[in-house]
Amino acid sequence: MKKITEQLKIIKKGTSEIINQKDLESRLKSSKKLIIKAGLDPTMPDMHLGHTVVLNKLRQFQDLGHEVVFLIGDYTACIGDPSGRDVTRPSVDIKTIKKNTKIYKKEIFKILNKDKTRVELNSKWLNKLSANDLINLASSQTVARMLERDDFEKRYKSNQPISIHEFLYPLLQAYDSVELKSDVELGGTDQKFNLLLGRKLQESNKQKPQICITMPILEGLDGVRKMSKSYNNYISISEEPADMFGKLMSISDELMWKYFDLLSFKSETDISKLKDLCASDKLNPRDVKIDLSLEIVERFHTKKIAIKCKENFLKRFQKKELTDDLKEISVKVGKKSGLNIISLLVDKSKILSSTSEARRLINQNAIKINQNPISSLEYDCSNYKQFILSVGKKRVFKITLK
RNA sequence: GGAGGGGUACUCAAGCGGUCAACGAGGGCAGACUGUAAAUCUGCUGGCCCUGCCUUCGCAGGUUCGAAUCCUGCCCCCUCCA
Repeated sequence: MKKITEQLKIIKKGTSEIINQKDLESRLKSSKKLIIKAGLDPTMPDMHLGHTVVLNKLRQFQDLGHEVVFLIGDYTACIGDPSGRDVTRPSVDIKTIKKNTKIYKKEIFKILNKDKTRVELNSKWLNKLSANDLINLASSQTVARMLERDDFEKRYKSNQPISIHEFLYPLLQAYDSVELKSDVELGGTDQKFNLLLGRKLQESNKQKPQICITMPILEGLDGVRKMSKSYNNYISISEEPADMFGKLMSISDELMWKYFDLLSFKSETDISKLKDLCASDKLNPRDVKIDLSLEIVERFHTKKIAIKCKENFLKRFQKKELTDDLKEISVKVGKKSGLNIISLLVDKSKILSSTSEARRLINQNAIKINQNPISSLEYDCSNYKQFILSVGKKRVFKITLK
């Protein structure tokens, strides 16, 4: 194991808060393997870059030789974490949860070391809690404390509904810590309350209270709200490489720096150097963003693929040329009647979902065949057997008629 | 249990008998420009057999030539009192 100071330096990098650091130091000094807990509710069918902020930190603990427990909140997913929310989460049915759990179990190993990770499902113990146990748990917290939470307070003050079961969520998450006897729990800053409650509950169960480490929340592509599938501002870690690259390139120059801080494995000094160079116009932020995109795409795919993405990106958007990674669609067409452009876009290829949308795009000069804009709603495309169909700048297809 | 307020398109939020497919903002999409799918500017943003027609304003009925707007019942949410 590395020296304590070195360990600390690695652990502290990028964190928002550590409660409390002295305790952490002394536990590291004991040179015991610490139990590091971090959890995720399987509410969505895939993980996104926001989740990897915590996963990256877990990975660092793992590399330092500690025992990492990845907790899948398959039970708590049914309740729905109210953290940072302004509305009650919709409940997720068991079938979906099971499916998602399976996916998560696989996806986390894009970051974590499979051989060194213990995966636990909290249904294992939460399913066994009796009403009595639950009431007991609930008695450890007061309503006033709950309403102190920022998210609940906001909802309460703005007359938004808060269901009782939402109060139970943090208690159950905290109980997980008791069950796992965790030394450290990681989470986003929005998890602070839940993490701290874990300490309380451990103490009342005669355990040493866990150390809570919070990580900053990663903003989504809009640069404003947290990255989340429900805001549709996310980059999934199982995203197609070209899309991943493109989405990363679409973030604003300002947001790019946050992504560097939370996602890049570059050192802090390297990042601030890049920042300075851009600020003094010695470096084009576009090129820096390309480097970031390369790094991230490589992490979830390969270096070769990442470079290909970059080439295609430049070709497509800088030189406005066609790339060779077009999606191919073959369309069956009758001999007699020809093929109307709208029918192709909507019925045959399902690229667009309504005729109205197709008409709009045509009127906006956004539909091109072999690079030539289509201006007529009645355009007949059956003159070529194969052609390139562009829908805006981002969607380009190779169409083959059969 | 009593009194009051409210449910409008992806979201927030106007409208309170006709000019409402519904102001405005955000988001999304597209175009221009560019150093990039940054920034900025402009347009579009329910559906369709598209100069017109059809369906939408919590749900179900009703009044009216005509309703998101009025009435009745139901469902849901919030506040205050108990």
